[in-house]
Amino acid sequence: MAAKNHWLMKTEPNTYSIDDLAAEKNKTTCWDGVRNYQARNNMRDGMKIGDLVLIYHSNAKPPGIVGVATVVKESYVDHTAFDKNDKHFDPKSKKDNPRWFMVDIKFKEKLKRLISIDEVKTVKGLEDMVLIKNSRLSVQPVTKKEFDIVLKLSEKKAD
DNA sequence: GCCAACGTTGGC
DNA sequence: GCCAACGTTGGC
Repeated sequence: MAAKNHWLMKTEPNTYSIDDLAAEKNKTTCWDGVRNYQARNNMRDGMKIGDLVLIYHSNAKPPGIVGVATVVKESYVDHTAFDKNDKHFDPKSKKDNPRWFMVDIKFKEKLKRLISIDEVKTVKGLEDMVLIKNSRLSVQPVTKKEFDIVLKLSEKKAD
């Protein structure tokens, strides 16, 4: 079996938090509403079942990494793009040529403590995270090394 | 609520 | 295919 890939997905806890994910039936949700090509490509072309996903809370106090999920369904058409009444409706996505895709992810665990973006910036080995380099990308790759550092950090007390 | 950074759109 | 205008993201 191929090695797992690692990712980071952002969400605004005001809209959808890690606790909302944990409260879902089967602790699973479809990650709809992504309307950015690079983020879409990561989901559509990169994400495989079993991949591990860091969940990041943006526009939070403080913003930071809060938990881990796993990919349980590989990419399929994001039907919310076809729904005129949906917040994420996109008239340019056609049913015979869909533009947007999503995956399903399942809650795995909450970190013992939040790893704030401030901390990410200061920790050695995390300075190249896409989170810091391209702060606007909502679905982004994370290296195994970075992933492991984050998990390890969450086991330790903050300074 | 501000605004910098960045992605997208559309006129040319 | 350039690039100015515009919209969105997201930290602060």
